[in-house]
Amino acid sequence: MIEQSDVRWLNDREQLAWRAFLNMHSQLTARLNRELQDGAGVSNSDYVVLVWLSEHPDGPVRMLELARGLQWEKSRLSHQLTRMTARGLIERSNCSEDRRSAFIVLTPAGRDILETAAPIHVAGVRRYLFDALDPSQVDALHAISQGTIDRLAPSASAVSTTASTTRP
Amino acid sequence: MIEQSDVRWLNDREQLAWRAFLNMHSQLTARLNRELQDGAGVSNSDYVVLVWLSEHPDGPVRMLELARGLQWEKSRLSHQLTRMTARGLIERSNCSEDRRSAFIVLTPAGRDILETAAPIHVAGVRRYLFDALDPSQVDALHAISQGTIDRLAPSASAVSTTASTTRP
DNA sequence: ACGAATTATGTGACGTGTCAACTACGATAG
DNA sequence: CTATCGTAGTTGACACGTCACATAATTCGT
Repeated sequence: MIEQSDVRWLNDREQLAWRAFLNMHSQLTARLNRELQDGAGVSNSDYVVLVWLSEHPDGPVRMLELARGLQWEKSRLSHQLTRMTARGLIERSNCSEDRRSAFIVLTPAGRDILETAAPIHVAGVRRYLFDALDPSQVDALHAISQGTIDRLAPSASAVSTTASTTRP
Repeated sequence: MIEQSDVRWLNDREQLAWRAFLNMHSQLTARLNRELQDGAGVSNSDYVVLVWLSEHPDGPVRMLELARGLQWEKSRLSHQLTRMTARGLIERSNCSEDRRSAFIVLTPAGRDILETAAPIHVAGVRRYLFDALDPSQVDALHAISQGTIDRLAPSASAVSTTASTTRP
């Protein structure tokens, strides 16, 4: 249907890899999300925020720190925190130094839920992904991913948008 | 923070690969989506549907075919098609054989937009991903992805949730 | 043929993500 | 000191996805 002559279309191998990659990601995250929701009552987004907060227990955390750490837009984070507050996972408190800012703190309930969720999450990541990969594939996945990240954001290096799966 | 003793946490390499993978996917799809939106006025979801329809020009397409082909839930597809109809990209018409069903057809406007969008899409996929990968990495990505898909859905084999990047 | 399952699709509510505009505070120049 | 500019965060509108349920047509057993 499409006939532009100067377009470098993907070859068959690239095409297969691309479609498999997209399929894999959507199916994997859907499954992990469902297991987290069924087993711990939280979404993936909730979980990521809970993990980040639990990894920074020293002093109160400000929104901008969180937004930068997760590489989320501030309005996305604001909406997410509003929902999490409504669910009792976190609380917002006023920041004394800068009255524009807000501190985010984990509630005990949030911490409990995180401790339920983390093993579920890592078990899924293992079962569906890493248990099937040999070490060279793990490194290949890392190299491909990191290279692409660098191409997309040549300047800054990302820290961690994602969920913790190591023991603290 | 989390101390369950029987959980097999990810080791450092796995952790790096996992976080990079998630970061890479979110940044890559966000960029492709924005380029598609800016350059052709359609979202990624719109684009995927347009591609699928253009690849099946023989006779009218029924919703279930589309849903199965894209591996989308029916209600997701229904909502998407409602939005695309409102934007004039597709039309629904009644199916004579089975009056419950609906035929989906591409409008001329939809076809035009697809022909604008496709080169933009493939250019992004090339620039950000495949131009940086050597053939062995392409195959590695395919193997890792397909293996994971098979683990997630051991019975059925996925066809194509995703967008066309080969010349028809 | 009749009523019960099954199938194809639609709808409404809600959670999630993006964009643009807004409020409120802080910092800085004059 | 005040005008202005930038910063921290919120809000509202809308697109997207999922879930559960609704509606309507076909199929199937008897």
